[in-house]
Amino acid sequence: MDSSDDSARGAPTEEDAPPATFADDGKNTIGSQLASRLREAIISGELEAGSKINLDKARKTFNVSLSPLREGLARLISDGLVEFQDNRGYRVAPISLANLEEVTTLREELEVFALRESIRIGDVEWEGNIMRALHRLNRTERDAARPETLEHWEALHREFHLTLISGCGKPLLLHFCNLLLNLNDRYRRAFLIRTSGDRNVGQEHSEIAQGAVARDVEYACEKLRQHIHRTGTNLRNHLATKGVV
Amino acid sequence: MDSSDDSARGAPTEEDAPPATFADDGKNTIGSQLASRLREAIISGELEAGSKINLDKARKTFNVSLSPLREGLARLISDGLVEFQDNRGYRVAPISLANLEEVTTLREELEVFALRESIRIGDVEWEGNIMRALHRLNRTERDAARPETLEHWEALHREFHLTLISGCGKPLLLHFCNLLLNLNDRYRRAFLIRTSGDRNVGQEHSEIAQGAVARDVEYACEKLRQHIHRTGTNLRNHLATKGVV
DNA sequence: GAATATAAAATAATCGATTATTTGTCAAGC
DNA sequence: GCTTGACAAATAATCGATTATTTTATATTC
Repeated sequence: MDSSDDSARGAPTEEDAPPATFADDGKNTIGSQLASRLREAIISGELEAGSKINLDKARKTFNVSLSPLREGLARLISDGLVEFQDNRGYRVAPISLANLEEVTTLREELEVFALRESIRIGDVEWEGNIMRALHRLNRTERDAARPETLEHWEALHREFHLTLISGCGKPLLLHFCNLLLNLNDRYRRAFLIRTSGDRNVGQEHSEIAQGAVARDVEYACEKLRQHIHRTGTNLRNHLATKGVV
Repeated sequence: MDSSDDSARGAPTEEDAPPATFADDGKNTIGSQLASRLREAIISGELEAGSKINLDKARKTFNVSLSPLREGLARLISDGLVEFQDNRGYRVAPISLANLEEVTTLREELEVFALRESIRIGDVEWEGNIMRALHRLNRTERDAARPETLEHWEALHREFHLTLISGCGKPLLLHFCNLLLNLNDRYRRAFLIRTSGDRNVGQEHSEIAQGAVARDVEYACEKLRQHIHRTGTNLRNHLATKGVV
């Protein structure tokens, strides 16, 4: 697991100013920076799913040499966002109904399990981090008319889900969940302009968070499972509408 | 996921001769070959767990340039066998009691789930592959006095477990299981010269396989879970004996 | 006219050399 | 004696050029 930019860490969020002194873990090398930029480009859909990544063009686009470009792409393979074949190069991981369903199913298994473990062994700081992430998420407006609010909301949403499971003490499990969340977020951004009318997503998040902090394992886990499942169903309908197979 | 050498494919085994014509998927580039060699070196313990990988020395050892070396190492990161930090280079993934326990726990969750899915949707060919893998495994001698038999047995053992879950139709899940098996096998090779006396591992494998082929979900899954759990316990004792924390 | 072979272009992989960063060593200051 | 800072060595990251492979275009054969 590449520890330099997994973004699967527990609490810290993207807006905390660095504590003045040593704060620059990762993000240093060109390869790292490229990985970040490409990751965002893929999740946001700027780089189309399934499309080939031409090394020469990418090299020119980003004004870098081949080495760091391959380096960055290699990390995105670990993140599940890029696929690779010998002598055929890289391509953006494709999307499909089958893939969405696998991602949803595995999230139901793994994220719920990670929440279970977090509730079992998470400490008070973990609880606090959840309350903070929840508050920030619920206080943030999500306006379909203004894309920048969507993007911001998605970042906080992702942060919330990662924080929920950040107390589980299982690095591999967190890596898997992070990867699944990467793939999931891409479907969200591409197909979820608005959530289904019969849902109150804010309340769903609140229920999960409260159950977690109250250490009510079954309640919290069931709420999270339903939350993931509903989003999966919702997304599936959108994909079907747009003719994705 | 790097599709070039995941070895998480269903049936094919390492001894099938190539069908004369086009059979060379993957393994072509120097980077790929290096990944294979390094993978084996790490799982076998030839490269010590937690040790730093010096790029210059490795470059000389393998007589290659930096590019393919980094390429190969990058793949092993995806495999969970190597860790990386910006500007600090690569190191072999460390072993620990905590890691072994996480690997075991996650195998119990994921491998069992994958078996459940395989039983649900696996086809007749999947069944046949299991019977073949089981037969080859049970017919193979495992003699502690002759290391090459150990190595061969381990390869077939791994193949058996992968075949069991190869029918699940979930590439991401298979990737996760493959990664966990990588990590697990390293503990096996390092600490399991012989299995615990009160176990009949051959019978355990047979029971799992028979349950799977008979589509008895609960029986097969429970047997597999116990099998994984016992091996975990067994390994844990060996680690503790050798003072691994 | 379809299939196959050949040549040319595009693209990916690798190399050797250079630059940047980190680590280790030793001296100076407190 | 311990910390701090400057320097040197070791190591990692990057670059630009070269080589190998795949893809595309074109010609040839049946």
